[in-house]
Amino acid sequence: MTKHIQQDRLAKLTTLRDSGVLPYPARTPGTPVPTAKLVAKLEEQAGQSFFVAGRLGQIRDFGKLRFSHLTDRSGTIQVGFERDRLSEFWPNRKLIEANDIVGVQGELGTTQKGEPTLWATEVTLLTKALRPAPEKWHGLTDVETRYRMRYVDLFANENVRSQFIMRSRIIREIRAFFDELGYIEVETPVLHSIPGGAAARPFVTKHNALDMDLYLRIAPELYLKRLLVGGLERVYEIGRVFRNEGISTRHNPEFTMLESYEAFADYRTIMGRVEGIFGRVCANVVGSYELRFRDATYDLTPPFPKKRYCELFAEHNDGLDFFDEAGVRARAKALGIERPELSHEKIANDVFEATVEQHLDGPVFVIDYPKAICPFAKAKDDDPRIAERFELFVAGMELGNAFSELNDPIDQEGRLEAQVKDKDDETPSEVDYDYVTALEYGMPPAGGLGIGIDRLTMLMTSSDSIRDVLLFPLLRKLQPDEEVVVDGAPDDSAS
RNA sequence: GGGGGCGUAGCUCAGUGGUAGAGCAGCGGCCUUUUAAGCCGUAGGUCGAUGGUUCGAGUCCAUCCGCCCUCACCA
Repeated sequence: MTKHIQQDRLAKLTTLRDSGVLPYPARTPGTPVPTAKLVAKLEEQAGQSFFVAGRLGQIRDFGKLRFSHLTDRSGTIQVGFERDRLSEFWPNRKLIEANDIVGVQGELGTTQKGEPTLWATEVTLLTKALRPAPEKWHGLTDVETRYRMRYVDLFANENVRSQFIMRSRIIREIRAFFDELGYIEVETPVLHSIPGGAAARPFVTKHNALDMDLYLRIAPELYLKRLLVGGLERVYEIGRVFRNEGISTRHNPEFTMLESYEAFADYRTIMGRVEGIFGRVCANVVGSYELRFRDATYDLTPPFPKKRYCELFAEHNDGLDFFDEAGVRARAKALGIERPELSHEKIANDVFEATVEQHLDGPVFVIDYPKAICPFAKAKDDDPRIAERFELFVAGMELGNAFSELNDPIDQEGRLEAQVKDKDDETPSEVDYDYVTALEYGMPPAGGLGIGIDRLTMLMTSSDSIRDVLLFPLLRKLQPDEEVVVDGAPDDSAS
């Protein structure tokens, strides 16, 4: 990496060391005051001395006076450096430049034009930056560099920073929502010996000491429902799940899932929970129920409309009955998506996805799915063909999935076995009999929910791509640089 | 995997076959109220990689690498 370091910055580093200045001191001389507090309380605090710390922006130099902006986690404030106040620092002033991280003690005031300014009386270099800042006006815009070097993106682009702060606030609101309802947050295994709870290709890994294959979880569902059996009646987990599938603006191989389970509730209860979560996030984080997303506006004011799956199916397929197998297969053929090896219901669901989902601007709860495509959902008491399940769609994007959880162990065992028998490469290859055993002990009737936190964040922050709400989206590995060796010695620095 | 686009200085970008450019950042100088500061001067390049066509390639062709969009895939 050494070859990429700017030689002039390296030279400044050396000069600083030679003049007795530590470029990477261990101690910060004081507790920094957030710059936003200084700006907010300018009038009452003017004339007082404060210590701030952060990264310097471009320096505007007037000979005996220079200005720069210092940015910290709270915001930014202008710092004024005057020769007459800085006898000790002044000779070294040109060795401190944009991108360096500094501590500044100074007197709060304004400029002639009234801008809040901390007039420095003491400047301490806290970290010398050896690479230059991105362009001051356009910032860093190259998307590949932004994703690969998110650390630069974050400090160079304020809106990126605020985007990720919003993501954190969203998750905090969700936690508060469940906590207030008496849910407890739990952590279940990420390494599964049998991947289950969803249909997706898993990542495979290996435990050496036990000499066995393990799978990164594709969903926490089956472990969370074991907790219902154990008497933890309200549980939720926010955690990473992994699916070994394609990458797109809506898909990353690892993403964050919220799952919650509530005993003595059903999917009707859960619809209210979803409205509660979305409403709370809109109110407390976004500050509006009207969301802009991909050139359209969505009104997230609860309650959300509900539409039946089979009615939507008929509506967008010339009145075709979902349960009319011959008709469905003919329709699939017309759409060019017929796959004779798949079951009637799977094909029908493919038709649904091809014809209906794109029209689901939403927000809308699609409710009452055919039971055959919902292996963990309970049928309606008055119609065994229909499962008590809903999905929430906004902008054609699936944001949540919920059902009244199947708790009949015999039914569940049959469904899992059928799934394995009917296997394609996305369904589990093995039945999780321990899960069936758990149900045999008795799982209370319950409503369960899954929400994709990344997609929720996309919607709430108007981000077109899931990569814009993931700090470090997965990218292909680059070819390693070859000329890293220094003095013939192996390069053992972290890269 | 299919289709389309992109890759030039640290950053943002021009450059359609004939001597590699600009702005910002950098370096040297002037300036005590700037905030995309200004002015004068200066330095900076394996044009993603490899091969080909050509008297001559950043530019045309092929292959490869990477990224973006899109389709396919995706409980």
